[in-house]
Amino acid sequence: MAATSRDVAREAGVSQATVSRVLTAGTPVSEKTRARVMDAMTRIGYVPNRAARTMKTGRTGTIGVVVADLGNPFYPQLLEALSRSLDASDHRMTVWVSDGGKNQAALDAIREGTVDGVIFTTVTEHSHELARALEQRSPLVLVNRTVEGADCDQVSSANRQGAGLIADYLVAHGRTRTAFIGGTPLASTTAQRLGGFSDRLARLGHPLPDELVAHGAYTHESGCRTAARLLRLNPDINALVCSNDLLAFAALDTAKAAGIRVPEDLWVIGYDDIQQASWQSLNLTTVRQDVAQLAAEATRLLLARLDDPDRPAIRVELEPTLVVRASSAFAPA
Amino acid sequence: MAATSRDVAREAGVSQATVSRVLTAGTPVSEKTRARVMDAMTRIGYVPNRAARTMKTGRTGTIGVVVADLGNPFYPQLLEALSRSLDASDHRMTVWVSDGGKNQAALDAIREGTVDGVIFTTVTEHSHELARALEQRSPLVLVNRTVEGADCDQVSSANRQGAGLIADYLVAHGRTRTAFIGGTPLASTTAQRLGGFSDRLARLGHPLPDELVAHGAYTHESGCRTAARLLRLNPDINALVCSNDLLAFAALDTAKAAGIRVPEDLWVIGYDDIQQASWQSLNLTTVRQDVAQLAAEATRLLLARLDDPDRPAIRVELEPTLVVRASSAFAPA
DNA sequence: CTGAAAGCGCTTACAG
DNA sequence: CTGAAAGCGCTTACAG
Repeated sequence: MAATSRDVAREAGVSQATVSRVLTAGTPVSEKTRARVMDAMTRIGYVPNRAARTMKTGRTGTIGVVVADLGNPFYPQLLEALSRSLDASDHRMTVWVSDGGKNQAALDAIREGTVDGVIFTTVTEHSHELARALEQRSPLVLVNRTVEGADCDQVSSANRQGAGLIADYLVAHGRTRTAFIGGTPLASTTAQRLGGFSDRLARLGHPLPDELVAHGAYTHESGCRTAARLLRLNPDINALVCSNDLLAFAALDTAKAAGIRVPEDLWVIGYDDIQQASWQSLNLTTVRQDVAQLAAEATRLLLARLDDPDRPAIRVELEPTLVVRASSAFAPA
Repeated sequence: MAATSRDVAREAGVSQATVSRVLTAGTPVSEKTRARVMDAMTRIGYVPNRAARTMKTGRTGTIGVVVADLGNPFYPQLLEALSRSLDASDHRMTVWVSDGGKNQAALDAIREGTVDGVIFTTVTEHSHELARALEQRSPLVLVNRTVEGADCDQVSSANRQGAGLIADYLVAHGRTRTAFIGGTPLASTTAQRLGGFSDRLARLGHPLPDELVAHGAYTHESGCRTAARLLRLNPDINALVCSNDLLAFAALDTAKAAGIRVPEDLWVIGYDDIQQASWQSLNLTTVRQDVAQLAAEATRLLLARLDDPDRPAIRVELEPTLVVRASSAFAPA
């Protein structure tokens, strides 16, 4: 049905090998031949077959991306950025939406030659699959969530530092009765943001008591429940720090439902600066991550590894910035 | 590096063909042989090579999905649902995030054998590429946005009907000074929702004047500008109907910024019922689409077409429902 | 610069 | 039930 390089060869009056050479940059072909072949190609509408090419070259030109949850708008934004940077380097993107179980599917895809490598956005600590994949030296990079000590390329926001900015900001404005709402502590983002926040608070003389730290799922609903419980048990807290914007929106909703005024009675701070954070109805103070750069670095590192499997693993941390909006007050310190 | 079926054959003491047969369901292999081969496979960690399989079978096991914009949470939800239904039928998903130009990339992928077929979520009218792809009988299905008269499988919400529900609801509660904010009229969703709304209004005796219909981009920012202009030029309108939830959130923001009370002064209605619509801070009356079913139907139709390229094209419309929340008042009529 | 040929790793008639 | 062999459509040494 579809035309092959052999059809083009016949049409152009050259050998099949010459057709192939015309397609491969940097191969010597005379201008006259090249023109004749190109002409024949467009005439019969030839498109080279990927599978055949993959068999010879060992490269699929496709990269896998694993995402846990598209319900948190941060991930669609990251996915879109990854799509852009992969596209810029002429790669296709195969996506797995994980809810946990699909990490293995992505790793299998490397072994069966469906993708050249995988970008994990939502890996958790103690991942068995990850450990096995690293043993097999599968080309992969962790972005956003990272794993301490894992021997692979990793890219993330400098989460401890970003959370430190929040602590500085709150203390500078006397909002020291704080609580923290996180997702699972197995996610490095929550672990590092909580750690950075709590450490900095302690250094500033306002240690964060354990009972003012709560963990839940990364959903609006769970965030609402967690916030409600914290606020009920600790009616005196005046700032709620959340490990991401999605949870912070839930905190805003909960405060509103409880008749707690934001920012007068309570400041709410998120992390990520997703698009919704700047909407008038939400208007969230948060820490911005540069998603485009996160994606660009992840792509760059993975492609570099494909070219050189033996290069040393690199850990990239991007500088976060505090973005002050109406869920808190005053300019940043 | 990676083990091949030949390696397995050597290990198991059988021919390479027998190894292949063990992998192919419904091929006669004796139990004893099968066991020996399976054993050898796990021993050397064999995974069949996809590209080789694709060359022989002509099937990649991968479906392409084209999405225009992950900034509208409806699309991540649809993408997640598609991921689920494709996964259930044992297919991988390659994603193109389009901003317009990537439709062709997805169609090329069919021709070069990277994907077996493509699901378009955001096709617009008068798409040249689509027309050419249909001529070449490329296996594809349109979901969400459709094209009148295109000879391919299509799945969408019954948009005219859904928008009619809104008109009924508004008129039943005396909110008849209405305006409409849409995205591009080249998107069937906007065209059909506007059409269904306006027709039903007219039939109920409250025709919608042209100057109360505005089109813009499908972004929060554009929605804000459009809503602000409409509300400034027509301070007497008491209901704003938007062609999707994203635009409705923008309308809510704009009303809030202008000191217009919702729902006392103005009702705001969206379409899609994305997750955010039920958040307390947004709390949007809207028309629900069943995203999971949208995805399931699209997947079913595409896979059916791959099995039988000559089956007649089908048009599926899913029943929408009105969901009343705090951006309007009273129970539905 | 170009052609003839090998081979990537599978599936699947064709014999037996 | 099993093996030997052809072939899917390319890329790339090897000659010339």
